[in-house]
Amino acid sequence: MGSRVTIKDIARSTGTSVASVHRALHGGSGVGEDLRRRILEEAQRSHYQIDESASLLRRSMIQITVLLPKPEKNERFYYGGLWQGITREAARLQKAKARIRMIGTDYGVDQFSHALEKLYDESAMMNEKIDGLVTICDDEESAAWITRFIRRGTAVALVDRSLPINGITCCAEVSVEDMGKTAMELAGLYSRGKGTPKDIRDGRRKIILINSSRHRSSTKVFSGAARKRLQEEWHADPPSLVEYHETEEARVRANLRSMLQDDPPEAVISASARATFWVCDEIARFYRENPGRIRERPPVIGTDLFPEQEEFFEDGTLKAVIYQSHLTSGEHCLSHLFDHLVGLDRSCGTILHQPLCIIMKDNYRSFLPDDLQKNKVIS
Amino acid sequence: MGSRVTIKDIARSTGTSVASVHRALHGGSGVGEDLRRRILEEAQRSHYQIDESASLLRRSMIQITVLLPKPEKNERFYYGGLWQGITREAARLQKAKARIRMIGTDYGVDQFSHALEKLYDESAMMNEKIDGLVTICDDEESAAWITRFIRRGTAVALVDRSLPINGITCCAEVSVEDMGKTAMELAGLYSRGKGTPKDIRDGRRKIILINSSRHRSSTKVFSGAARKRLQEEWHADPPSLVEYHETEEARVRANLRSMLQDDPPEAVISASARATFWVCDEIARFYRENPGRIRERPPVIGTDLFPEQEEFFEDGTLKAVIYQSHLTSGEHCLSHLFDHLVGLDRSCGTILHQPLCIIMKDNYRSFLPDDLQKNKVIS
DNA sequence: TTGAAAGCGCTAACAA
DNA sequence: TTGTTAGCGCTTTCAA
Repeated sequence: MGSRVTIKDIARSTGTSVASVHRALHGGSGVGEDLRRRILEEAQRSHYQIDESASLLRRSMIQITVLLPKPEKNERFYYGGLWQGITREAARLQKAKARIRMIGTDYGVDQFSHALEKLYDESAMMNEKIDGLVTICDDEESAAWITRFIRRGTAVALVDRSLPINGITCCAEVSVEDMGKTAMELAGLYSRGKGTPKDIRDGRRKIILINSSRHRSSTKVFSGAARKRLQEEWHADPPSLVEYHETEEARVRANLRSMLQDDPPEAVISASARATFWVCDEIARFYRENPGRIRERPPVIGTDLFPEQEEFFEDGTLKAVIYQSHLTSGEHCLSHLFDHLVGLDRSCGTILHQPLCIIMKDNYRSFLPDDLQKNKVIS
Repeated sequence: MGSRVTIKDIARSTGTSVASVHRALHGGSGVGEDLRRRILEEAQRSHYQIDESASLLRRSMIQITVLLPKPEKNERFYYGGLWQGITREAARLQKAKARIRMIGTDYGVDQFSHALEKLYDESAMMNEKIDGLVTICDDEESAAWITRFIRRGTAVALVDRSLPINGITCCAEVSVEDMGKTAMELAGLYSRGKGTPKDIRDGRRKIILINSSRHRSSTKVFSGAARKRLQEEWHADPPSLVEYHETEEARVRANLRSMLQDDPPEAVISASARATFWVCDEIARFYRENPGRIRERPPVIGTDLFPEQEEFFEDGTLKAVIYQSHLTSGEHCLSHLFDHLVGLDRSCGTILHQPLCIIMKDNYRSFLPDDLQKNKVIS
């Protein structure tokens, strides 16, 4: 085995020069159509594989921009972890002659297209090339801007389940349907354990689902799956599922508080990271203020993973979270995008399936990216 | 930023040649003590970092051997996934001038030291150098052979929680204590949901724990954690925990069957991959043969992830498994070992903490390494 | 013990 | 459109 095929070999056997082989292998501009075909055929035939280290050695820096909401305020729950994963991978890629520019924008998810527009215009004006872009896309306007980037030759990776866009390099994804099913399964487990027979026949069997805003496609999928699971599994006398859409914080909190006061639900499911925080915080507070009613406390099933959850796991407010691995999503996207830019494979539309994790009190810590936790050195 | 420090720079500023710098940086044989010190100081001072791609380009192939039990018979449940993860990473490393030799030995975990002995003797006889070794270590004899490998200059990575060995490069690990706690939490959830008030006050509240063989240190940790959790959480009237040690298949099955017949337990926890299969298979069979008694069926909480589980998740026998990410353990070990061999950092004893996952019916698929599942291409 | 020099396979600049 | 050539930073061989 030993020696692999090099561009030199291909140049020799097609009777041309290494430069032409190189050009044919990369995009192909500047080579005759005929020669190019012959070279590509020979490369295929001889199982040519690029030697990435050699390529790296001489190549100019690859410019990758990461554009995501700043992990602050309401965006901190979800984007905090995402940024962490990306930061970790970025550190690795620094060594590989990549320049990763990380831009945390003040535009939230809802006006994100403005951030894309701004980046597009700026880089056009400064005449700087962006080889790769890691970002999110949750609405049509953003999709339009991303398409512009792609047309201009930028490879794009999306870190989130999102709109399908033509020519995207890769995107990370988990099954939202499985998230909905799993959330309901957990709600069932924790609530059935609690209810006394009296409560159960009391008419106030009600499960609350706090979902994301109505216009996201994933919102409907989550609630449909949860609803279906509820009917399938709760054979007799299923509780009713009451759905709210996360609007603003104050309303979610006020709603919840009045329910706890008058008509405590059997369980609360939150389908978004921020609402998970609001719900836990509100419930924890309510039963601190009304310790006598603690036996009514509904179990909370949340979404995503963020540091503030630890407290709620500890005091028993939060029972489980459905975690879509956003920490590794960012890592995988960046890494895949880089490999794509470096390698010869220019395939598009790769879906990076992320595992769907269930996190409870006792395995919470093992998911933290904390340096105290990871890669500790013994002896 | 731009240009980094190279060995050339160091050679210039210490007034010597690149060759000496190289020698000083790697082990240092063949350089005068004085010169070596000056070079290392200068490297430190100027924050020299090796350029791995340049290093790779010229270097001879790195030889890494993976030695693990063949994923067959009883070993297939655990080692099947491990091999898969390693195979995946190996494919990636092929491109980076590594030769990964994968040896599936017929020696099982219990006589694994013989496999190590054989490898050691063979490679000594053939006079071939093994730069890195990925393997397991669960007993003193194996530890002794591994120490010999290390002394001979082989870097060793262990894919499993195991005995502490001096000079090991890295090992993958999850918290067995958290595994035990989580298993009991799940057993509680699924059994409390099932029991009618009558059953609950019936005296036959019993949870079965089928653990690994007694001499493994992790065995004790798992059962201790489970027991503690049982007492803490089951405030009133906790069921008793009956522990069996997985010996051979036939006995586990026979024991279980007679229990199902005479005195069905409230839940069954299995702490090993193979026992999980035996238990599920036996329980599924029993209630196929005795469909009338299905309401007595105890929920099973298993360990690890393997393809045969799908069936048991579907038919409701298996409720949840505690999964120690052995798929990524192998990947991470191999990858870390390679980086270690390639880079200049020769730190030892890195623990690669793996997340502890809870897998249920609805997120089972998202953990499968299946090509149908991972990196699917759209459009 | 030290140094000089020839590449590793590829990229990019330049020349034809 | 095509070919020639000079390195990238490092490892390795050979000679001093």
